Amino acid sequence: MLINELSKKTGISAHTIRFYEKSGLIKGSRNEEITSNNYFHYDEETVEKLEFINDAKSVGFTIREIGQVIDAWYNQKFSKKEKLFILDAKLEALDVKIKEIRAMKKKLAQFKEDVLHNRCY
Amino acid sequence: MLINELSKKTGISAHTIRFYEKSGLIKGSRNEEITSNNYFHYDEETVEKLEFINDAKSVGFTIREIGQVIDAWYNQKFSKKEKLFILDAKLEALDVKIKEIRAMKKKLAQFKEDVLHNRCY
DNA sequence: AACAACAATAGAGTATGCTCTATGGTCTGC
DNA sequence: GCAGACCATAGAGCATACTCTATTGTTGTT
Repeated sequence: MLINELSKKTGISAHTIRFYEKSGLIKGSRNEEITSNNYFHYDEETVEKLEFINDAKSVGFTIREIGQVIDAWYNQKFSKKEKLFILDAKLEALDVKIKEIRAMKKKLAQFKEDVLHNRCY
Repeated sequence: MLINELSKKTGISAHTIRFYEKSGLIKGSRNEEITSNNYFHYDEETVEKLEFINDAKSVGFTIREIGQVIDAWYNQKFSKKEKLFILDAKLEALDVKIKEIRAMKKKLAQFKEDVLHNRCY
């Protein structure tokens, strides 16, 4: 599919898709048979990747980190050991983040209590 | 205390503290008795606020959001009802975030399985 | 008085992650 | 064959959150 279809399928603008492509997160391919244009073609895997990018952004991963994780899965760039290392690091980071969020929830709940009992400044 | 002491106590640079002040997150006070300078003075509450700011940044809150929460607690700007509304909204956002992180953990664990069993592309 | 250390303000610069504009070429249907 | 939709690239612009520089003034020590 071409970029417009990919955009519609994922809800991500063509601009942003091109930005991700330039950032190395995804990769369109050119059709060798067609010489009249240099349009990029994308497959279903790219759709998956873009969905993953959206989810990964939501949990606070940077573009660079997302690129790493994508490479750890879709790419031959890393050895098995390296791949596992990357994924474990991300899993650990997420555990830390959950703990931080829990602590923040406690703090906000305390704030709420204080507001309810007029203990604010 | 003056900005340098505040900086040392919190580990946040004076530059960044001034940035937070300009952003409305904290507020130093000028000593009326001293007319020779216009140095800002900070109290322990500001130390607490800065620590909160750091924690809140970690869980992904923006400066604007952090300002809201601080106002919801330390300020007369909002009514009790408004304060509770703000705090509840943030608590809900954190619950959503935890769910997103759990989903991402699952996905990464699946990636790991795939790597372990050589099911990568 | 000299001089380092610290203060304030204004504003420039940086990194990240988009978002948009400009330009020019291509494709499709009437 | 031509309008209108679509594609590519380069690069400008924007929002967020700092981070640093420049300048000028103050404080404290010797």
